[in-house]
Formats: sequence, structure tokens, C-alpha cells
Amino acid sequence: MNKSSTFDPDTLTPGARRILDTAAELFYENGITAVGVDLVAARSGVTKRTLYNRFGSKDTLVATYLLERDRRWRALVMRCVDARTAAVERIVAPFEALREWSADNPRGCAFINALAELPDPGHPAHRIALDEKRWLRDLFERSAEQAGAEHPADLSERLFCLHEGALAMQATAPDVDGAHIAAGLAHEVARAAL
Amino acid sequence: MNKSSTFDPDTLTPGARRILDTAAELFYENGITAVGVDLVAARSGVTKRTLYNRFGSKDTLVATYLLERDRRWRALVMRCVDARTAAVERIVAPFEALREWSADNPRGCAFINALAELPDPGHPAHRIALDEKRWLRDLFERSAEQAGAEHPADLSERLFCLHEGALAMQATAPDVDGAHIAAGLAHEVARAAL
DNA sequence: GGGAATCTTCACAGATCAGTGTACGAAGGA
DNA sequence: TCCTTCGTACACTGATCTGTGAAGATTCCC
Repeated sequence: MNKSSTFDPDTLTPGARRILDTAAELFYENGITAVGVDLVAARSGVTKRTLYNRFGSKDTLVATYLLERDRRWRALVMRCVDARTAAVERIVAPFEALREWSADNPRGCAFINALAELPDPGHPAHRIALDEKRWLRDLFERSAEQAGAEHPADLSERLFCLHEGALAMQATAPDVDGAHIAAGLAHEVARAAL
Repeated sequence: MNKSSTFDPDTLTPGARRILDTAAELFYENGITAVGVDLVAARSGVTKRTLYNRFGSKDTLVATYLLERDRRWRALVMRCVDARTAAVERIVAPFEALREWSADNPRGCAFINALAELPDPGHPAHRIALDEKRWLRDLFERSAEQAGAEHPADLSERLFCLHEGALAMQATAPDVDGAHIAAGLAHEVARAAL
């Protein structure tokens, strides 16, 4: 029995796993509101009844989708950060992660899109999306501190701004490699602040 | 008779004017999909029939809402640009416009939100949103050219990235003044490129 | 063999949504 | 006076959406 607003994406029944994979693809590609549970169930090769038996509600399915995406993104970022030793390189590592991530995710940031689609601040997706952003800002700040930056908070806010800009550019300027541009700027900003 | 996908927001009957004003507020605050035409009509003090007699469809109303917002934004930007003479100041003027704009628009960029909510590329809102972004990029590039920048396209892409980042931060980091941070960065980037 | 968990089948409820048809009233210009 | 424009009143359609109820099949573990 799970009454919470999300499920642990790592411990799912086979059917639930297929549902979540299908939902992740459909929600990201076509938008959360535009995709109905009937479609998710049909494309998963599963009954709608199973979907509700596993997830309880569409909102919970949406939240679980975002939660898993969050975990995958954080893991990728930490892999990039840990692979580097130089202070500046560690600071800008999330931008390298973003370049990798962007290749498979051309429709911008799933969390920003979710915030836009679900205006109700009480929706569980809000907390997940805001937590993800907060986590990245804090990571920037920790890296800046460890690099000996004079004003780690200022630097982290600047880097975060560049990161959000790169993500937004995927949707608003598809002809330009936003992640590449932001990465270049991030290097300069970080070097200047150290 | 108007068969196009938008109406000229400057030539509207009194009823249509009220409908568009109400729709603009509701769509921006609560999201386009979440707001039904019944609510828009009721809040405008108008019948749903009048809404459809004036605008023909919800999609057209949405497109007209975005079109008017686009015009207001462009007018504000041009006012800020024209008020300055120094080359660098003219380049970063849109960021000053953004600081003014952000005060009344805390839910991020209406165009990005519309793109997230309406995944169908054929929706008239898409063209309007992408045109708006393209216009700003071109404005940055023209300003960079006039200032004698060595690589105007590169500079404009960087400034655009900062601009998109500032907008996205409104939704993802409400505790920080994204427009202020981006404006500071834009100054440095512009000066370095001249 | 017994029992629990997983998933299927399928009809159905209840709500909401965009959009329409028709008839009518009021104002203003030619 | 006639005609057009603008708006009202209100019922109604057809589609779609989330979510439920109840009964049965399969699998796997004890």
C-alpha cells in the first residue's frame, strides 16, 4: 500500500515498469495534459485498470515520471563532476552533462514544461521540479566554494541562469546549440570569478 | 469576416476587448489548457456565444492573446533601446526592459509556456512564439553589428541565452532576481565582445 | 494445494470541454 | 424605415477525460 504522491521508480512490477517508460516518452514528447491515461495504457500493452492498480492516479504517474527523470539527470551530472579534478572543470561539468543530455531531449526541460502545464502549486510535480532546480543551484554553489570563489552564491546564480538559458533555447532556438553556448560562457564566468 | 488564425488586437469591439483582456490574465496566470472558454466568457461578463462570434475558436483566442502580448513586449523593448545612445547600453537595453516586465509577470515566459502546453507544431501559437524569439535574436544581432562587434551572430546567441535564462529563472528560482543577474552578465559579455 | 500478487476484460459513471443552433433585443447609420 | 452590427439567452451535441466496479485468469511462492 502506497498512499504517497510518488512511487519508487526502482522497485516496480514489470507492468508498472512498462507503463512508466511509455508515460515518460509520451509525456515528454507530447505534453502531460495532451496525453491521456488511455493512450499510456494502450501503448504500454496494459489495461487502464492495471495503470490505476499500480499508480492510483494520473497525478502520481506524472510525479513518478518526473522523479525518475530527476534521478537519471542527477546521476549523469554527478558522473560528469566526479570525472574531473580541476576546480573550474568541476564547476562547469553540469554543462557538459547538459550537452550529452540535450541530444536525446530536444523538447526543452521537462520540469519547466511541467510547471507550465500544471499551474496548481499543490500538484506533486511542483515540488519535484523545484527540488531539481534547487539541487543544481546548490551543487553549483558547493563547487564554487570548493574552488575558493569569493562569492559562491553569486557565481552559482550566474551559472544557474546560463543553465536555464541553455535549456530554454532548445525549445525557442532549435537551430542553435544552446548547451554549447552556455558551456562556453560558463567557462568564462567561472574563470573570471576565481 | 476574418478567417485567419488571429485578429488584430487593436481593432476589437468592446465585448471582444473585454474577452481578450480577461483571457490574457487567465491564460497567463493559470495556463491555457487549464482555462476553459466558459470561464473566460463568464469572467468577461459576456456570453460564450459572443466569444465564439468574435473569435471563432479557442485556438484563435489563444493566438490573439499571444500576439497582443508580443506587440506590448516589442514596444517596451524598443522604447528601452531608443532611450539609449551608447552602443553597449543599446545592446543590453532588452535586459532593462525585462526587469521592468518581470515585475508584473512572475510566471515566466508566456511564449515558452505556450510551447510547452501546446505541443502541436501546427498550432498558430507556435509561429507567434517562435517569431517573438527570432525577433529578439535579430535585434541583438543588429545592435551588435551597429556596435561593431567582431562576431555579431555569436554575441547575439550569447545574449539570447542569457535572456532565456532570466525568463526561466522566474519560474524555477523565484527567490532570485533573474533579470538582474542576466543584465549584469550581459553587460560583461557585451563589453568583452567589443 | 492454498494463497497472494499481478494483470485482464469490459462496461460504466461523472465530469468537463469546445463548439453550435435558434430566436431575440438594442443601437446606429443610410 | 430598413439594415447591419453587436450582444444576449439557453439548451444541446458530441467528444474526451479521469477514475471505478466486479469477476476471472495466470504465475509464483509457501
